[in-house]
Amino acid sequence: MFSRVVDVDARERIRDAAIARFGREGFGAGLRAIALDAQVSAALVIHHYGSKDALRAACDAHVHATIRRAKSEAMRDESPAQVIGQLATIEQYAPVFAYMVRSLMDGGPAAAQFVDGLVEDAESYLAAGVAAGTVRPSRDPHGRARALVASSVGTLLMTQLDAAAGRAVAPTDRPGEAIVAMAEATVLPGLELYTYGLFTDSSYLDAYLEGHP
Amino acid sequence: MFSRVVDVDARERIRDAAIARFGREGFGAGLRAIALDAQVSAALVIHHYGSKDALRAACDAHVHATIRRAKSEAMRDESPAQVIGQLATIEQYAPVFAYMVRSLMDGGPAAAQFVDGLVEDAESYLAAGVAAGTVRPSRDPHGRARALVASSVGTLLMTQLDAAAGRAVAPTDRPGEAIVAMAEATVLPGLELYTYGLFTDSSYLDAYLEGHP
DNA sequence: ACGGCGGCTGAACGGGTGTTTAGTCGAGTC
DNA sequence: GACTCGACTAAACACCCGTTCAGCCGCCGT
Repeated sequence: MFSRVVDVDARERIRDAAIARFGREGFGAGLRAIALDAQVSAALVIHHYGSKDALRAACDAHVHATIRRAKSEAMRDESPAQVIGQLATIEQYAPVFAYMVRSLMDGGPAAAQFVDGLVEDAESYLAAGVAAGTVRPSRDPHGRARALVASSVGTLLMTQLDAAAGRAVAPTDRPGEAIVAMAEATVLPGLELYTYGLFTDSSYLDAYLEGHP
Repeated sequence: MFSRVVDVDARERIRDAAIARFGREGFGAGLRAIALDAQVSAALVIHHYGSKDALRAACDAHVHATIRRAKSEAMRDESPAQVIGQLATIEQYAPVFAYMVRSLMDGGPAAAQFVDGLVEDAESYLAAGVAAGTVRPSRDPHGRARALVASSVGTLLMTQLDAAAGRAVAPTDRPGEAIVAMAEATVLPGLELYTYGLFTDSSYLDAYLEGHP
């Protein structure tokens, strides 16, 4: 069945339109708007996916799979340090990225699973760094990985807030630009912190360790 | 009926009910539910506030004022290091706290203004620390303050995500518990990072400074 | 004692939502 | 050619939303 000119399955068109709309407007976006984007009736969305929730689940799954694929590709041939340079290429993943940010902001279980993946990755990178002698060991490697991911997540959210206040481009709008702007503002303080720490001596840490044997 | 037992102005009751509902369910919560909580008709909500958006603005303002008051009180008589112990008292601010988290997740301008305040505070604390010799100076004090606030914001959001995945108590549910649990899991990695940094040498930072004169 | 007024309400309005229903169309099967 | 089946749709449905309307009722100034 070769039907119309460029007719990828309407199912996929619907899913992609949903991902784009959800990413741009959040999960309150209406089915009819999504259907319009996909040049399809609202009823067909239900016909294919059963319900809006199920549609969202399908979007979650597809986004998750896309990210996993992109991540394993990126891991194959790049050192983590220069991945930043590669980030401009992310523009092609714009909708997926925006969707992920919305998902984070929404606070659903899908987002929890996503950050779990990030933490896992960070933990293994850090472990590799420790083994190579470039990263200090930690008493709580998992907690440290979580802290670093929290930094990134928080930076992302704060950039989104800046965008709401008209001070920056929104990650959900133009992910590529937002990411590089974010990086520019974040890298120097981050590197400072990560190489020298914040305090001039270890008295705070010592005091804490005193109380938690 | 000559006014009910404890009849604070219905206006306030409506505002407080709205703050609680918004905090628990997000800003999608319906006017009728809020009105029910305040033992009042939905029409009265509009009568007093004009519109749902205006009601939310009133909530924003009240929460903002409450936080400012609490913050200036906390600043008066506590050293920032032991404020953590004081945090259990926060239980009384539970609804305000939950509202703030929702506001953050919602991504509105009110939240942007709120984190601006946090960054400002952090920056002045850090400056004081630098002056006192306990905190290292930075090439970008504002950026560093933002990075630290981003850490906190990210940690908050990640705790909310854990709650959605059933692994923790939600900051929007029982703020007191959530905060101490968060602190327990976060303090050690944070202190490690802040006293020793992450890297064993300054090569990453040096490389960056090389390229950004 | 009375008029007005503001807090307050139940009911309705208009619009948007996700979903259901009944049905059309086109292609593949016997 | 008759039949089936799945993609697809327009219209309707039931519901929830924020908001409006008309009017009730107790308080207050006069």
